[in-house]
Amino acid sequence: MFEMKGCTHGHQSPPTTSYDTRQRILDAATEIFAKEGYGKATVRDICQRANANVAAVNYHFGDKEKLYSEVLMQTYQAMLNRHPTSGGVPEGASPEERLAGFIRAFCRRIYGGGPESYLSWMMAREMAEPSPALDDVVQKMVRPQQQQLIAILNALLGPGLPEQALRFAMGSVLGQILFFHYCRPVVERLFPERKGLLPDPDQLADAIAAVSIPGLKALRAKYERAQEGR
Amino acid sequence: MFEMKGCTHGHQSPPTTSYDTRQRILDAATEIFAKEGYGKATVRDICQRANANVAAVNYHFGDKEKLYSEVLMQTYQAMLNRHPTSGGVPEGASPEERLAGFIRAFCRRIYGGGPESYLSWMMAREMAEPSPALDDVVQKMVRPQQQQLIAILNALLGPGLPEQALRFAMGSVLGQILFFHYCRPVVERLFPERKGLLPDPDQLADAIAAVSIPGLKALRAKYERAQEGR
DNA sequence: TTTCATTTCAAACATGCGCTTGAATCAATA
DNA sequence: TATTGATTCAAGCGCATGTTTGAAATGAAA
Repeated sequence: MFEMKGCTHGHQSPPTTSYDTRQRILDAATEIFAKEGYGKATVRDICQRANANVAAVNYHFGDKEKLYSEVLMQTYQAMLNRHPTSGGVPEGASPEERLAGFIRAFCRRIYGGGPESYLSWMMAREMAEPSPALDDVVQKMVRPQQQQLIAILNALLGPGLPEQALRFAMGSVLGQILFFHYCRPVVERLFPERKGLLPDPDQLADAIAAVSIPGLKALRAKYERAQEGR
Repeated sequence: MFEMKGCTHGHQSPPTTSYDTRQRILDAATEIFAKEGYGKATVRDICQRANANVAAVNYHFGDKEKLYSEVLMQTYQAMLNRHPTSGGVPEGASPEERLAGFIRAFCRRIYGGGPESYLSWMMAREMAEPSPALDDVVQKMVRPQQQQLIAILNALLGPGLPEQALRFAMGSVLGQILFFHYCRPVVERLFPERKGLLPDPDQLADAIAAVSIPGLKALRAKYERAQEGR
């Protein structure tokens, strides 16, 4: 019987030969999981692309699902490192500027194209078919971003808003950002002349900010009116 | 060898015994495809729930994929019959009222709950993993709605807007509507105390209209300023 | 060189899947 | 009743998949 310790052998040698195989499998799996989805991706395909034996996945990761979890977490972490949530806007900037920065950073992550968007594809599939790995991803990766957005919205709208209004405001911003990504199959079929073209991240971000900032202020006014009218 | 004519036999008798089986399979398949997705749904499960033999799917529909196509088209048609796109707002109403009606009808379709939302689940899966049936659904079902929304936005924003701005405006409205549905797995994990609860359709629709109408007018102003500044 | 734990490998195992088959059943017609 | 075409059925075929297995290869330590 095998002992699946894999990476944490008692000796040293972090980048041993086995590590190479492990990393090759991770890289191949990232691409294939993103393009095919968890269900359609086969460990045979992954191992072939990684120049590894079929048994390598089970030896190094236990099973296909644990491999997927590691791919998802690692891809999310890599993306956060590359695109910090703030969008480069300093802490002390106005709420409007910070919201615009948040939107721009998010749009660049998603609509930047290339292998950097593997994470977006995987997350889109998680929405249709959540995997056991999603709990961890949300708690460790998504929640900090969401809290940052909530903080910005609180600053922009004033702290008196009911929780439900804050959730709606959050959904308003995120929904606008994600639409062209999550609904891409429909958008491509509605505008076939633009097939394969992604919206320009910065132009889209500007448009969303231009709608959201006046729009959210109007939303606050609506809630304040409802408060007074009671 | 069998001749798979199924429903269109040369004689009369629309609701013969065979039709019962066919319809039972359609109903069972609708539920299972919506809940499990095309890939995880098995024809064995479907036939068991329909009290039919495994071979019945192939006999009546040819194969699993043709069954799915029929389920998807039929479910979409049923939903459109039940929730007309206009939201009950008359043709001659103001663009603002028509937009609010469109948003409200859409939200009710999606967040109404119950088996009526089977379509939304299936469409969400189509976004992650488009099936061959999606082309037809978009052309026959989605496009008319999209053109209606575009017409409303044209009336609201004036006809001079560049195409890209119109697409962004369309995405802004639809993205806000769809967010809590398409990102439900993440939203549920971010707000576990609200797990299983859907946003109230009318409250959400009001909030989206309250953001979108002032927001979109601001977007137009931005494009007009860009036009002049050139 | 010998030893020994780690890693790789070809082969196959076990399972679940969509689909097919040919006979049995059913219902309408002559 | 006898005939005929449509439908149902139990059984199983063929295939792809995740996983296991036991042996072979590898490479550092003794």
